[in-house]
Amino acid sequence: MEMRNKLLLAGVFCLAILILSVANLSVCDDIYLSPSSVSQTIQRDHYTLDYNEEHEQSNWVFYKITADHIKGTAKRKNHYKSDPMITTYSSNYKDYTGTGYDRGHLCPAGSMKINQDAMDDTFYMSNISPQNPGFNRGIWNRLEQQVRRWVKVYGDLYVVTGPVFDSEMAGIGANNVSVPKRFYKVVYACEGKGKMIGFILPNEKSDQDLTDFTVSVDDVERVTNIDFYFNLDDRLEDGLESNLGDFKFN
DNA sequence: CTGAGCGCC
DNA sequence: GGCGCTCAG
Repeated sequence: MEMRNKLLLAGVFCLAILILSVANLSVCDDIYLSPSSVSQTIQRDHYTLDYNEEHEQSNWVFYKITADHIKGTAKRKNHYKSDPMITTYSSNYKDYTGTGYDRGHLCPAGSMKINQDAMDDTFYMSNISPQNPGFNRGIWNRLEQQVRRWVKVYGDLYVVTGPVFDSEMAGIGANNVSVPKRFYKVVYACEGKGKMIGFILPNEKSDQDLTDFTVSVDDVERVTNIDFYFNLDDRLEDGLESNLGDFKFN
């Protein structure tokens, strides 16, 4: 169990590097997460995810947001579908029907407007977690919109999002999809000297400010047992993961 | 596909 | 009202 949760996102970032190197690789793209021994990592054009079969949802989803990703004209079609690339089979649409939980995106559709395929790819059920409706449509949505605004201010962002798997989670649907009690998000702005920020939010409606839920990336690592090994070379020396950066909220 | 609701700016 | 997140039929 502990080993299972000991995800190394390195694989992800390595894959990301692979793709990005084909295009225009900058030093900012030289990032990696660590891989897991039991989960399955799936890479698509604009995001990479690591699927946890036990909980029937992803351990993490990693994606890069550029100005083009949020300025596109892709149309939201809401076509949720099982992920055929998950060899152990992903959750399916029906698992969530009638449960009272939203099919909540991890990599948000609204951040993948760069083209229609990119947005459609976010509707694989492997990118979905059970979320309290008030949470998904409320503070979780607010956070994603804040991240998009940050792109305009700080440039390209690297984001990792996922559920926190606590003990005694409820299960829904024929596939017994775990209902997370919390979700996390890690944001890395590479431009300039770089900065990072993390969030851990309870899976419930909240009227509180986003700033009430900010934590360091180190804190997220401790809670999730995921090593967010951003390969930052000397940037790491700055202890980016140990503080809250200086992101402006608006 | 349509109409509808929720949450928030 | 607008947008973005969804729901059910």
